[in-house]
Amino acid sequence: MTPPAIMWFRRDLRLSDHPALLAAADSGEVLPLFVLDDRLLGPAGEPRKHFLYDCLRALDHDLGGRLHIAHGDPVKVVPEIARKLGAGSVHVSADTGPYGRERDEQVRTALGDIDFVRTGSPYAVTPGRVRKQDGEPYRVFTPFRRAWLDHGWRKPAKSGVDSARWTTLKGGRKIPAGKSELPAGERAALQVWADFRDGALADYDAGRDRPDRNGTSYLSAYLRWGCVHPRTLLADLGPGNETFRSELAWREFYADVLWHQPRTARENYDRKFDKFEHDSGRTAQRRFEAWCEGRTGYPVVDAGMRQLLAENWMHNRVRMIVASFLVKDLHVPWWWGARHFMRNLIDGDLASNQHNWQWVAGCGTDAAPYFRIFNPITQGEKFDPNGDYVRKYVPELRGVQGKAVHKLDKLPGEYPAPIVDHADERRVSLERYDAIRT
DNA sequence: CGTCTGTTGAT
DNA sequence: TCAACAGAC
Repeated sequence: MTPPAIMWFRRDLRLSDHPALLAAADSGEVLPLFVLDDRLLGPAGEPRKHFLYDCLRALDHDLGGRLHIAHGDPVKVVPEIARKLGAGSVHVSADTGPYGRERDEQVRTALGDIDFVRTGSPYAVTPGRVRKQDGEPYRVFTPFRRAWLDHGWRKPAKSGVDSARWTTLKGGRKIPAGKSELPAGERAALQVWADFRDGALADYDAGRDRPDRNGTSYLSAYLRWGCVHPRTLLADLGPGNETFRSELAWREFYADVLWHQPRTARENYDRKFDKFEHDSGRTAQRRFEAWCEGRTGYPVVDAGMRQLLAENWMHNRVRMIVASFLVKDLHVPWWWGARHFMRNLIDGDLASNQHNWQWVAGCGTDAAPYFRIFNPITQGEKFDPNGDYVRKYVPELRGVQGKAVHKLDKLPGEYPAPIVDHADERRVSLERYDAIRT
């Protein structure tokens, strides 16, 4: 029997929002499909891929082993399969991640006579919907957030999935201190959410900035792969959870920005930064490599970069610190760092990642003022006051007691000397920003 | 989602 | 000597 429809799981690997789909899949009326493209493959054995594979395995389990996994460029593969099966329609979430408006149009064109049906999106408000009075997209976060809240969203779908069918993740580690492993799938996502909601959320305002603690939600990877829908989270939030709601709003804002301007995944949102002077050549390359490998000689920076390599995840506060360091102390183009993040982060999302980098670099929407340059030492002392985070990821510094891990002149010889002087490079950055100011 | 500098007033 | 704060970048 030929499936009359294809349900293409692009990055929404959950079923609770699609109870009808489950029934349709059971009866064979729908072919659930996931397409692995080259970007999702990468070198074998990469933990990020394990997470995705585990998510797919969980989804496949929930679908009773009916998930079809194809490989290649979705723009080619999806229409091929649709034709081969004689499918009448392809259903997929709209406008997400790298597959923004442009990609969707390519797919629609390639499908020809076959219907291309959007089934929603992994956002509370589908990108492109929140507009200013004049119909233009918002360029500044705060008014966007206001309008986004006013726009509202429907309640999350009542789970139509028999919870007994959900993959039980036996042996899947709980989100522990500095989790190095995330259990995959929808059920795990909901468990992580419940843990956070009933725990760290109460102290989120201050707690989220402490990399030495478990104050963040650890939901980014689940949101990235669509294991949980943001509406499910939003529905649980109360009036006291403004900060966490804002974090979700940032995710929606950047998805909206990228949807309107796909070029900003690679280029400066603010074009006057196209003239900004970066370092290049061998020195920049060497410094970039030192940054990637976590041997810049600045403890918090190195701890963060090593956490990224070890766990394919980095605490958000530390992401800001290392990003600021790369751009403003090493004078490397933001997209070098953004690419390194995308290649290594389990939660790497094109919209959030690229635009947060642009925010740090000062060239993005609503960007940080150019003069806002993090002092990596002060940041370390402020947010890792006892040095626990640094010691955890930088073995050379394990013998250094307490907050002394942040004192550059008191570090042991086996730890790298600072590759640059922060005060000097700060001045260089300010001069270069000055040069492009209009 | 910052830092630096200078000022003030308390210790 | 230093916390707290304002203003500039």
